[in-house]
Amino acid sequence: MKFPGKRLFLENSSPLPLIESCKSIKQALQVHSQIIVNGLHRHIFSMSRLISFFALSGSKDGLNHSRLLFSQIDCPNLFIWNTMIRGYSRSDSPQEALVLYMSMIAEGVESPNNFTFPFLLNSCARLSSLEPGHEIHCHIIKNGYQSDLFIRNSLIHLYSVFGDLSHARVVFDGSFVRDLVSYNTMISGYAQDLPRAALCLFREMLDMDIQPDEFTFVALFSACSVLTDPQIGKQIHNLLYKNLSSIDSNILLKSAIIDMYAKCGLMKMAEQVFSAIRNSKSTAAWSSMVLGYARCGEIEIARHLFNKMAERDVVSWTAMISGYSQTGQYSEALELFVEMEDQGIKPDEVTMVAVLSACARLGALEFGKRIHHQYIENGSFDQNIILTTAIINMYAKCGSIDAALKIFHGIQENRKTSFLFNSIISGLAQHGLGETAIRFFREMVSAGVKLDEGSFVAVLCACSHSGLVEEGKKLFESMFDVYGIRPQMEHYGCMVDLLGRDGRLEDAYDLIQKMPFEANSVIWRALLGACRIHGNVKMGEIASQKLLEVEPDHGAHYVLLSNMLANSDQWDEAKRVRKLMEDRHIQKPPGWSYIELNGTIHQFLASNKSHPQAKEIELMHKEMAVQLKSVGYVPNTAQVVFDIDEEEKGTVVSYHSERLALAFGLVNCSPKDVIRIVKNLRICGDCHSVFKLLSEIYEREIVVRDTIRFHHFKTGSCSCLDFW
DNA sequence: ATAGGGTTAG
Repeated sequence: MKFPGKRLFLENSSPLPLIESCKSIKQALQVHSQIIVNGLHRHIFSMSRLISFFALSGSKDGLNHSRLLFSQIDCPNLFIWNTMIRGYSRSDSPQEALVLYMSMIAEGVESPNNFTFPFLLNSCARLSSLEPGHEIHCHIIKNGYQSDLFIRNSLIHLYSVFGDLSHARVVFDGSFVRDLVSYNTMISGYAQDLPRAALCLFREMLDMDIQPDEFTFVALFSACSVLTDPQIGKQIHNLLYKNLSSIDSNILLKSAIIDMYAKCGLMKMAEQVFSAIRNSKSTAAWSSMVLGYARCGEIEIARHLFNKMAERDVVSWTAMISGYSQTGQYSEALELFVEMEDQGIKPDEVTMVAVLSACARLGALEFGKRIHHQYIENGSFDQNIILTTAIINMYAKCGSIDAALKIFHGIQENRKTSFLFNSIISGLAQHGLGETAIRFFREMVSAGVKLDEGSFVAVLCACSHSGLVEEGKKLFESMFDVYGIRPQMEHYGCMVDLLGRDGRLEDAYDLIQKMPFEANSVIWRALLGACRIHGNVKMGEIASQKLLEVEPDHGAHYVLLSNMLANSDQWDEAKRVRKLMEDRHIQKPPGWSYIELNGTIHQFLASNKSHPQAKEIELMHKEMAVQLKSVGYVPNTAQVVFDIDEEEKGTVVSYHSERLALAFGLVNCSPKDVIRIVKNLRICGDCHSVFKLLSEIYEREIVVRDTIRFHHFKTGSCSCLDFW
């Protein structure tokens, strides 16, 4: 390509206007060569113009080229140093800005000025540690620039980025002059973590007669999104209308409003704003709509919008994936993630969190492991405690508590959050490792990590799964007395479970009576479970009746009640309950089990033989029966209440979904592999005995996750020690 | 030549 302005390079003429009019790096390179040809490369002013162009071009090549030119200058002036620092502050390697700054000081020719520090602080704000930022702050004071408004505003930004809002506020409050930018920066800093403080500061800003602009409103809507308070959101929206003459209502602002309404679940309002911009391809606004609809349960509308998007970025894909994940459609979430990978879109931390959460809920260990190894272990992600928590949660919920613990122990003490502790404690609880769970709980307390409702749910669960009655009672009492956390329904549920399993049914019932709220189905189900274990039919019937009142549409409750009656030989009553169920057209919820093989999830429904490998599975199933018979096993059909003969009952039990999944696992997994099964209901008593026997017969380790906990079957026994 | 913005999350 010929550059049009060649004739400008006459003797004594300056190439400056040309550099300014360059539209591309390529053109600028041509100008550069012309400068050299004309001997102007010793001309410091031309060179500094050229360096600026390349350094601020926004491209990596441009920046590298400017560095090359920079290194050829003997004694760069402050403007050139500043320009280089500014270039790196926006690049992929902001730490390079600090390196340059240090060498500038080391050379001792130039000292930093009021322009240097905002660029440097911008670089610091993009590093992974606040430490360099602190050092630069010291330099600012040493050089006497602490009252410069631009520098103060950059400092507020720096501290907010690292979540140190109190420090940001100290800088804000210590400024003699505060302008619109000071307020906007501070309000944006507050928006995500302290939304109420953001609104307060906005009020203060109005009192000080500082007119808000579109940036202010974007931050305010972001705060309202966090608050999910539609009242306040609407108020701010009205205020925006009043100020509209002075405010540029751009697409970013509209996106923030859409996001606010979507987060508040007001999809009609969101739709109104969205209709004005739906033809533009604002991916943020579309993504907010997608997530908004998904969260309202309108997953099909969400998917429809997602499909119609002109362009999808990571955020859009993540919105749809977490939409599936948050509405319980975990397989769909993973499927969409694979599609995203196929399209060559790189997931980010947030995508990983959504995908790992779906893996955890499904018990998809292989899938979760792949994500961990492929993206996170050799990955480019920052050390992010939310992501680490998601990984630990995935391993724990998928039955690999050892892997979870190993990662947990590798985390620095000061990075351990409540979420992290709660997650590992509930993982330990699910595995029946009550003592260890309590140890972690104590560690959490002594480390000064804040306890919350979730911490107590986790630790009380751990007590109940391990039969630690006295510890559980003490912890429950200390909850409010020591930690000031008022027990909620979930905590009472744990206690009912804890007392009930221990056979203290009267105590459990008393606790339900004394609770400050009406018991929900979870509580009655816990009591009923305990009644079944301890054979207390009378209280069991009370619990069942209550269950039918609270949730009359839930088939499982009818089954539980009729089981209970049948077990105490009240066959007529049992039949009556069955009849009631039929009359109300209530279906028994289907039992299913998952097993993962090579990253694919295979689902088995009870008595369903439609799997592609049905023949092999059936053969293995027969073989299992023969083996069981040879060790003298007799089916326990206590939990089958159908009015059928004994032999048939045995057949029904033997086709439970977990058995089919196990047969599939024995056919397909290599002998050293652990067979991992996830069930949507509690494992039945007979299957539990059978799995113990088969773990010995086939010398296999089998892990079953049911709705309550994990069962590790090995050499003829189960980790739950039959306490479940 | 300098400062501030929206979307995803356990």
